[in-house]
Amino acid sequence: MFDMHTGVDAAWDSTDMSGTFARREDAMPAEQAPSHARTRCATCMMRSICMAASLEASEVARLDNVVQSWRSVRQGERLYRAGDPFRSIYAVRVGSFKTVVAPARGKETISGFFMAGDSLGMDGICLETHNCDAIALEDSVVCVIPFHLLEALCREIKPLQRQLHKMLSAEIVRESRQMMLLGSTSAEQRVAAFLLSVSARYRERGYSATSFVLRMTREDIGSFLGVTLETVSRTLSKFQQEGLLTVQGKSIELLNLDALDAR
Amino acid sequence: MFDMHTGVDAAWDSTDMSGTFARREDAMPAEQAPSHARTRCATCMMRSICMAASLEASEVARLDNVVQSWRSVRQGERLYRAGDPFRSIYAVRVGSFKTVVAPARGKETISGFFMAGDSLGMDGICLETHNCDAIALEDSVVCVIPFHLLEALCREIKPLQRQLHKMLSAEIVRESRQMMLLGSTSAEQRVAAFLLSVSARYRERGYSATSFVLRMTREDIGSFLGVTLETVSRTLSKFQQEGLLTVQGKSIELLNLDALDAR
DNA sequence: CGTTATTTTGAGATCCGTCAAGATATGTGG
DNA sequence: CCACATATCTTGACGGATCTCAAAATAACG
Repeated sequence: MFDMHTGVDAAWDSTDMSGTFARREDAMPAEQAPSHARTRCATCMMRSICMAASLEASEVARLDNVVQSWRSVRQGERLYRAGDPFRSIYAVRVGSFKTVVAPARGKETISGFFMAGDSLGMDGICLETHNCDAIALEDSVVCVIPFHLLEALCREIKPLQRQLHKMLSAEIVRESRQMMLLGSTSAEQRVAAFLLSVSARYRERGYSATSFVLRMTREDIGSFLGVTLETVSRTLSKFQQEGLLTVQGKSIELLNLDALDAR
Repeated sequence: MFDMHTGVDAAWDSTDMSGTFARREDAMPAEQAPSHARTRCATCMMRSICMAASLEASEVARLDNVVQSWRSVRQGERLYRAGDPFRSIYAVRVGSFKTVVAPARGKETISGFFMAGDSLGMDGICLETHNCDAIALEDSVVCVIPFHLLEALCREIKPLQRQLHKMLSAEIVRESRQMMLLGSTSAEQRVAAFLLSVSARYRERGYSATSFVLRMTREDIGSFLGVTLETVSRTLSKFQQEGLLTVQGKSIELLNLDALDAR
C-alpha cells in the first residue's frame, strides 16, 4: 500500500542537499556551486504546481535567488503561530501541514491541510501578522520565500506576478468551496468530498488516487469538516460497509470513486 | 431610522457625475475636465477602504487612469456570472451585492455580501473565469478595474502592489473566518456574528453601528450562515425577546452589542 | 512492553431542518 | 390611490441527523 513517506523520500532525493536540511548561503557560494545547485526550483518535483509554474528557465533561476533558505519542521512542531510577524510565505517541499485557527472564544478549528507543492502563509499578508498556526503533520521541509523579495521580483517578472495572483486567488476559491461544503451538505457528503479532494491532490502529484494514508487524525478531519470525530469514524465505517472503500486506521483504499462522488 | 439609501446618496453626491451613471472617456477628455474630475478616486468617499488606500495623490491619479469606467447594475441584475471570462475586478461605489456559488450538485449558496468600498471578482483570477454570480441587492454602481492594467500599474507602484496583495489576503482571512463560523458554532452564534459583522462594516463606513437596514432576505442570510431562513427568523425573534435588539422586517436596531458578542 | 493517543461503536439527548399555515411587506396595473 | 398578486417573514409542531457522553478496542510511541 502506498505510504506518503515514499513520495517524501523521492522528492527529497531529487534535490542535491544530501540529507542536510538547513541550507546556508555561506556553505554554498554561487561560484563553487554546481549549476544544478543554482537551479534548485528547476530540479524540484513540485515545480509544476508551485510558484515556479509557467516560468522560463531564466526566470526560475531568478526566483531561486529569492528562495534563500529551507526550514525543516518536525512532526507536531509549528512553522509559524498566529500573531507571529509575517515576513515570508512557505512552499511545502516535503511533508504536510495543517493550519489551525483559534478564535477569541470557541474551540480551535482546522482551516486547511497542505501537502508538498502547496503554499502556506498567504493569510498573513493583509495584517502583516499570521492569523493561524501551521503545524507539521509529519517531519517536513519548506522553502522560505521572503515576501518583500518576492514582491520585488513580481514587479520585474510579469509571469511570476501573474502566478502569485493566481495562487492567492486559488486560495480564495478553495476556501469558498469549503464554505459551501460546510454550509450546505450532510456529514456523509462532507466526508466523501474530503476523501475525493485528498484523492485528487495525490493524483495531481503523481501518486495513487485510490490508495493512500491520511496524515491527520479523525479529530482533525472532523474539525476541518465541521463535524465530530465520532461522525467521521461512523461515516467511514458506513462507507466501508457499503463497499465504497476500505479503511484500516489511517490507510484508505477507495473502491468506487463515482459512488463517493454521487453522495 | 438609518436607511442605507441615505449613505448611498451621500456617496453619489460626492462625485462629479451629476446623475450620469455610465462614464465615457470621450465625454470627458482630459484637457477639458476640471482637475477634480481627473481625480475621481481622490474624491470618492470609499477611498480609505478601497484600492487607493495608502497611496499618495500622484499615485491615486495614476490609478484613476486604470479605472476607466463605471457600470450601474439594477437591483436583482448580475454584475457577472459564473463562467464569464475574467477581465476586471470591481469596486462597489454605490449599493451592495451578494455572490452566489452554484455547485455541480446541491443547492446554490451565498458566499458573501459586499457593500460600498468592497471589492468583487478576485475569485476569477486563478482560472481566468468567474466562479460565482454577483447579484446587486439594490441599484448599484461599481468601478470597473481592468485587471491586466492594474497588474501593470502594480509592477510600477510598490504601495499599490502591496495594497492589492493585502486585499487578496484579506479576502482569504475573511473566508477563513467564515469557515470557522460555519464549522464550529451554533445557529445563534452565527446570527449574532453576522449582525456584528454588518454593524462593524457600517461603522467603518461612518454610519450607525446599531441601527441599519439589511438589504438581503432571510433566505440569503440563512444560506450565507448555513442555516434555514426559518432559523434566522426564529433567532432574530429570540434575540428581540431577550432585549438584545429590535427587529422590524429588514430594519435592525442593536441594543446590546456586548451581549450579542457574548453568544 | 507499558503508557498514551487514537479510533470505534453504542445509547440517549438536542439542535435544527422540514412541512405547514397565516401574517406582513412589496410591487403592479387599473 | 386602491386592490390584487406575489414575495417575504413569522410561528408552530414534529422528526431526524448529528452531538454528547461513555466504554472498549486498537494503534502509536518511548
